[in-house]
Amino acid sequence: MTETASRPTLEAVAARAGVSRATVSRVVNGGDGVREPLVERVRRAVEELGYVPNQAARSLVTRRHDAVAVVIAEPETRVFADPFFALQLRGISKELTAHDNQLVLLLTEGRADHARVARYLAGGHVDGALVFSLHLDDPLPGLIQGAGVPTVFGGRPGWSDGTRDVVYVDSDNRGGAREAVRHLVGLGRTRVAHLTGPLDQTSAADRLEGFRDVRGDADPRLVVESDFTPGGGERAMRELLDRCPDVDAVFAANDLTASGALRVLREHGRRVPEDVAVVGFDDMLPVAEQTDPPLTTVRQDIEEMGRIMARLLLRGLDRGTTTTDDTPDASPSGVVLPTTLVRRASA
Amino acid sequence: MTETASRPTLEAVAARAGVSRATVSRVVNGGDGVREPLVERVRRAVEELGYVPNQAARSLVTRRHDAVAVVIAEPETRVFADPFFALQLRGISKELTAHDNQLVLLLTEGRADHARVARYLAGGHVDGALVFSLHLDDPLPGLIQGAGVPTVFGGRPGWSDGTRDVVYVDSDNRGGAREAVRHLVGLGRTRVAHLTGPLDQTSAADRLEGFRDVRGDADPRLVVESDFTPGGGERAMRELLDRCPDVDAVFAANDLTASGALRVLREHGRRVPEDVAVVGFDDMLPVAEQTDPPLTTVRQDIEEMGRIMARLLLRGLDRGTTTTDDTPDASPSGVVLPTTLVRRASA
DNA sequence: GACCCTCGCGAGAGCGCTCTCATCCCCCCT
DNA sequence: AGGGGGGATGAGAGCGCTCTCGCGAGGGTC
Repeated sequence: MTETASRPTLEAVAARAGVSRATVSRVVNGGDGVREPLVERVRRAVEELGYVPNQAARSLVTRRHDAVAVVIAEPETRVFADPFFALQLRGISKELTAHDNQLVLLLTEGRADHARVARYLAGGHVDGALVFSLHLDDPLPGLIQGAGVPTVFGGRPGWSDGTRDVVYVDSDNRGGAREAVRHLVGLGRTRVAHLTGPLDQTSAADRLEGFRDVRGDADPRLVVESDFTPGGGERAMRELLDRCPDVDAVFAANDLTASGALRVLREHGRRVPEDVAVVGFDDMLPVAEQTDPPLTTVRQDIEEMGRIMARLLLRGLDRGTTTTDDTPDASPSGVVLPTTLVRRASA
Repeated sequence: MTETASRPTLEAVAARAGVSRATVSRVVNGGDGVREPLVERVRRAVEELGYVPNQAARSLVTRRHDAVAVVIAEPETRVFADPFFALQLRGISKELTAHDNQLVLLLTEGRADHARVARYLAGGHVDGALVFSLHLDDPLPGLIQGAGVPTVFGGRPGWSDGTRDVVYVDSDNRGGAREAVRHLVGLGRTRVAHLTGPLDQTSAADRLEGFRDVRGDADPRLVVESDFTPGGGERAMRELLDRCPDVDAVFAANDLTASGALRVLREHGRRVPEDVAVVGFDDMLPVAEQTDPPLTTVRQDIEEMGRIMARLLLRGLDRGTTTTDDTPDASPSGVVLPTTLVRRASA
């Protein structure tokens, strides 16, 4: 029998403690400007009554919600096939929790949902938004900026017309890719190929850039477009082997692609890493450690990324109210997190 | 420059449409009992002003939030290494969205967070909760029931003292396990082993039960306890090979465990499925399809599970207010979803 | 010792909405 | 044609909280 009896209100606590509502409110919100004995008395009353503030009533007047929306645009199932978002969410959750904020999760499924999300954000239900938009042509970021809600993006938004400041957090995809390719080169490999991700995603585009930074002069046939999936990796690897049978190193845009490539390599009797060295990207644990041989890859600290996104948003919330914070010394609009090369057996 | 100008209120819409607040409210909430021309006029005013109801004000009086908490207790990192929750969340999100409910995500990290979650739920910030508790000794479910919030559990809660009705949704772990083992037996295998999951989780315990249903009389050495991880699978498989070198079939409690077992089998020169047939559980795509050979496994529809959980909760919310709904014809307290065997190459 | 300033506390107004009532109008029934 | 009923609309209270003010008490200064 769960009590339908209504929860105690501020009023009730005030009555019990023999003080005014205002004083209880002060104590509940930090207790500044209230003398110790009173604070104590109120605390006890709160305790005894099991009082919990009514967030709706509070929000109504403060216009604060202590809630942040996390928007994950998920055009593809792939997104959910890897633990990327889960880790990111964990980081976000930790940071939010530490600052007493709630996490409202908004998953979008196609265009129809965009309007819904935009309306929700515009409705002022949350204090800010953390948005993951992976595609260059995604209209969502624009809509969200239009909603006038402080926002931090996860991953560099492809869309950047320069007219607005965009705050984002991203891994150093380009630098990581460079490191991966340099490692391959350092191994003495001369025919280094790259299996890209879908190039309409900034992460994939940036990794390709990194590859080009080191091997800009490479045979263009050594770059094969793929799609971040194992199946795509297989296809791309087949094509690569077909085009350039003499390839001796492969930098795959992510671990899943690498796993597909590995399979095809084995199938073709190429030894890894002896004949062909392979490096992945992400360090997706269940994949990278399970491949045969275990994958050398570029690790990014995904959880930390989430944490920093949340931190940035919360910090922005504290000072300004809008995204376009125009203090000249405003925090950098893009935070890029370092990556590290994890050496296993494949390269 | 995002407008700090306050959003239009009901009052403003009423003024513009030349009607009373009450009428606008009626229109906004469905328009019943308002004549067509008026409805039209109000709709237009809403449109022109870009009015969005203030949820806080609304909740304050209705005591409804149109929000549901999803609580994921995450004692282990493992939980996040597989896409299980992501899929579940997706299903939940879809259903919630379809009913205009928001999803508040509560991730817990250890005991300290339990109190936080309990307080939050007790605080009446959400209308109900969807809870994933995986461990037998988890105190969270109890706390949550204490909070007096309508709740649906994901997975059969180990804890069940029988004093309360518990609504939960689960896969047919036991039946799926039976099917897997029968498949192995049907292949003519006689020395069928089981690598269990952590037995303090009901899913693992249920799968073991399923195994026993078919092979209750099996040599006890054929059951090796493991932990749902690839590493654990390797260890368990080694031990199994050590104990029973003549084993000719393995039912692993999940795909990750199977992948570890597969590796050890290969290492020991056993051919799969010729020498040893292997079946997993979960049909975790990035894993099950990537193993060598591809894994025969038991699939559960995880997304559907999430959807059903949400549906159950929402339905309960509509009629009663408490968990302990005492209508005699109440919906079943446990919904068990079917599983299907997916045949690939490993068995 | 009188003055002023400060600090602690209480009173009261309202945040934007819903919902109950009372009112009013129109239509139907006799 | 008059009365009654019912449905459509408006008025107003109040949900639980915060926050501004004002008042009173205490301490410092000369």
